[in-house]
Amino acid sequence: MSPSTVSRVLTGVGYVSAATKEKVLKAVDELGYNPNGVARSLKRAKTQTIGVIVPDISNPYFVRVVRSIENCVSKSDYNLLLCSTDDNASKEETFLRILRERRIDGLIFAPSRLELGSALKPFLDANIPVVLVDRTITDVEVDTVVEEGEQSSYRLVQSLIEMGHERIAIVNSKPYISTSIERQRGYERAMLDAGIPIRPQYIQHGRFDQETGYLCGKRLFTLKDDRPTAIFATNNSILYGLMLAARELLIRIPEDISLVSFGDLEYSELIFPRVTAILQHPDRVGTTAAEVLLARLNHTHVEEVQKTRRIVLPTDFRCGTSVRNLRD
Amino acid sequence: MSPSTVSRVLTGVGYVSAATKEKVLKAVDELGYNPNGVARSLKRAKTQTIGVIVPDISNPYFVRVVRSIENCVSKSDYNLLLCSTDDNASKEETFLRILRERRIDGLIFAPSRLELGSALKPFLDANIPVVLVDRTITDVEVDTVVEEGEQSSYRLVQSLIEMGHERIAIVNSKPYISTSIERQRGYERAMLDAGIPIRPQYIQHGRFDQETGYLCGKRLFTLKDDRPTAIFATNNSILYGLMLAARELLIRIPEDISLVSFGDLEYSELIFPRVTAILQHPDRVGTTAAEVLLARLNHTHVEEVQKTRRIVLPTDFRCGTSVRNLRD
DNA sequence: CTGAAAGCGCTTACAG
DNA sequence: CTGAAAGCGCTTACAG
Repeated sequence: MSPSTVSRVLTGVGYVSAATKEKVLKAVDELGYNPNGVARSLKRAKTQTIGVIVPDISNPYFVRVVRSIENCVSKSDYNLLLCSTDDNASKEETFLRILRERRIDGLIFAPSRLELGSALKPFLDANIPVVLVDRTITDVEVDTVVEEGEQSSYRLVQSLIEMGHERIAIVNSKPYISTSIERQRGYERAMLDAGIPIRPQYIQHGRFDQETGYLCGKRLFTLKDDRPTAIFATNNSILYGLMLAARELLIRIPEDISLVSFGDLEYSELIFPRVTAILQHPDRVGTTAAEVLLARLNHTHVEEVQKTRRIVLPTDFRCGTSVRNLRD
Repeated sequence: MSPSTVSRVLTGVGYVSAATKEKVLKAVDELGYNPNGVARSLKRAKTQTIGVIVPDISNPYFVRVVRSIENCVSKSDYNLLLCSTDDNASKEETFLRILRERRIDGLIFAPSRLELGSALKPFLDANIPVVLVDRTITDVEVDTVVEEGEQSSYRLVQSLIEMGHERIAIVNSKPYISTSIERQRGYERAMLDAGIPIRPQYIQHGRFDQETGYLCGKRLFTLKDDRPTAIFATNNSILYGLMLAARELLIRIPEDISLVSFGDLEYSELIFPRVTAILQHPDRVGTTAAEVLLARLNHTHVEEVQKTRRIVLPTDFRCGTSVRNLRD
């Protein structure tokens, strides 16, 4: 029996008589033959692999993004090669290089900075579809699925202002991450529109992690003269850190200080107080990104090259009990 | 310039003159050459890939297991191919087959049932190291890293009994998952040792998920005659579901019913009441499993074949405020 | 319907 | 120190 025949049986492509087919399958079963997918990938120039690069797979937000990507692409026989960058540019570059070498068929990527330079070039040159999630970049045109950030933040801060807050602090990540920038902009614009001056000491920058929330929280909570009456946490991890700091310093929310956040905590139903927050939809982000990518993957043959898509998903506003009404 | 020379420069193996080396590197840079890892994998019969199969990547426990595996193996240049089975046996088999075809170098796997039959055979026949995490199997000898289950559960239930509880229910997963079995055994032995009869209606089986906790919670909370005074949640998701059900039915913990659990909720510092629980150490589980796997991967050449390792990591007991003392 | 042949892009002894 | 050749295990036109 020739390799060609076996291949035809196993791939189901080409003519094979029922008799040989059966013989082949029997032999496969008896010998415990298992086809070599690496050789197949080399020949077909397709690996059935999608690379996923996120800042941190242990952040519940990205967990859900990744999970919905997996659900989506596994139906089309793709597997996920997963990488966490910790928002570290050099790790990020390494992963991009490795994934390119591994000849992934597509990439879903939450970039750590607004300008990637040539980091994505190998993929674009090789015509490998890339979809950015959660965060965008400015120097390359590429499909993107993000959640609305500036207007949502504006609304969130506005809700504080409406309750009479003026001393509003913000704890944010780096000024070169798109989500960080947009949320900052929403904050600043809301303050500006209300004619409230922004005090430099109220603007805290760190990382999108719990430690930043904790440390900045301690700093803000213990300001001598002009302690803020409210704090805007720009993501779930920062919010968590802030709440830990508040708990430790016996600062009550909202009695002593008000809190709002972009993105919600896991298990928020069990956490008191319910934080007034912008609700994100990581499942939708992941699913949409996967769909955009699959569409590209299925249309590479056809010369129907689609335009770059930039999808901005809407968020929701949830009014909680973490904001004190200063106008009472 | 021959491919052999280029290869020698890029892999750093073999003799190359400094001059040609430089020329090669320059050309690589200018042409944007990116080596094909698939071809390399085929030739070397090594893919630098570790397959990870868990029931659910969105469960915080497995999130942390996976993250620590990634941290560990990425230092040795391995990438992770990630799969969620939803504890579905057929998905599990498919993933095992796919990962075998993809020629992963090693597998870290939380099996969905105690007896896998021949599902792992292709890996063992091909001498590909497999490490089980969190859960064990009975029909194949293979490296395993789990957390102590029976004695921990015994202690947990005992702590209820010491507070005067006798009507103790358990909400558990399937009787063919090793963790489920062990936790059940701990429960039953604690009851037996205390001479407390086990009532069938107090033993609820579902899945290790939030829905099971929620539905069984509702069922137990609304029992007419003999509502339990305490419930043992056998994992974090079940605990979460139980707490949601309690919240919905306005059942106070511990005033109306006591709660203990195997494994803790994320953000438990912010959740009231603090649940008396067995604390697990997913980071340790992931790291240990990765180390065991890496040890195997590094010793395949040497004929120093190690014995199968079965590592049982200790848990911790945390006394919370979710148990009412009936002896007061 | 089946098989021989070429080739995917590397690596690795081997010869020079 | 460098290059020619073989081969990893498939798939895919092509010939028969």
